[in-house]
Amino acid sequence: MIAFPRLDEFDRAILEILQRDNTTSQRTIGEAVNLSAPAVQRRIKRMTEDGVIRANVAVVDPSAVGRSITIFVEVEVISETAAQIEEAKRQFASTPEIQQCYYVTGEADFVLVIVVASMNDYEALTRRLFFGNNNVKKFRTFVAMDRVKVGMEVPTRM
Amino acid sequence: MIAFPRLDEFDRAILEILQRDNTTSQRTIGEAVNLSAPAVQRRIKRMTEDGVIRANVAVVDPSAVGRSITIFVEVEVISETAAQIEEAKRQFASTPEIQQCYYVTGEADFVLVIVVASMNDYEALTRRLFFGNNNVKKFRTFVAMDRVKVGMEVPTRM
DNA sequence: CGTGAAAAAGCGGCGTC
DNA sequence: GACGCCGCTTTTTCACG
Repeated sequence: MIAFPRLDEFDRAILEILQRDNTTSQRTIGEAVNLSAPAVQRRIKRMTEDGVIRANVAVVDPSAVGRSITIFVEVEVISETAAQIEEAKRQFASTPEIQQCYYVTGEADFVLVIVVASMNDYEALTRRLFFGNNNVKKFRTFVAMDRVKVGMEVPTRM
Repeated sequence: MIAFPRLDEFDRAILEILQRDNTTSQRTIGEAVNLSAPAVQRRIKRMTEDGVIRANVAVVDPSAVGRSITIFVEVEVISETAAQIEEAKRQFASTPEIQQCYYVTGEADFVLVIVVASMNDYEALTRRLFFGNNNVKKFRTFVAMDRVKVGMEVPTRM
């Protein structure tokens, strides 16, 4: 866990803009936050070096590249020993179709966000991941009909 | 639902680069895909207009801005008329703490990914979003203990 | 931090295939 | 239709006060 240098109000204002649209010119940002363009540029550079800004990416519509189905899965495991949880984490993390994986408290143990091209693919995946794993008690599937608001997509495989 | 125009190999190669780093210059992209810079520019412009590229954003580390709690919420609504669903979508999409929102099939109607600074913030949010909305039947909360795999970080609210 | 100049990138027109 | 080439404009970048 890295401790980040403090961000002042200028930094936060800049980040807020860049998270909406990182093609915004430094001059425009400068006007919005009352700073000169080079000052904005220096702050962006510093935050990038510090890892506050982790990447600059284009968000691509998955349906445009043939990965149109997003699925949420809650997974409940039978035994929650440290070793088994670690093993599950490792497996989920290394599965390409699993875009996001969180270990959670509550009625489930894991929440997965999966992106696949077809329900056939998803079915094959469940066979491999869940039915083929004797520590999975049950899982619930939610198929996304509409991506109302999406985070950054994981670079979609083309 | 829009049918996207076909993407050829050039388009895919360009997207692959932009998803990793959209600050890559058109000239560099052109060299990588064997195209002139203006050709690359035209393709990017077209894909942006067509909605293939949905946004260009900076990816910010949430822990750098003090929003480190990730929470999953399943929301079940009472009445699922088109108007009410649209209204819910609008509200979720416009709430900054809601990082991702999907309208899903299954036992729930919406799945939300929320990022907040504290559980107090989350409680306030639930009050506003769920208890203050008489069309919400119930919601289930899952707090992330470990981000095993994150798609990419998040338009984080500051 | 801001100013201003130099370098680079983005952008548009035009001719060609 | 899309390509590449060539200028013009905007943006980025850096030295200096």
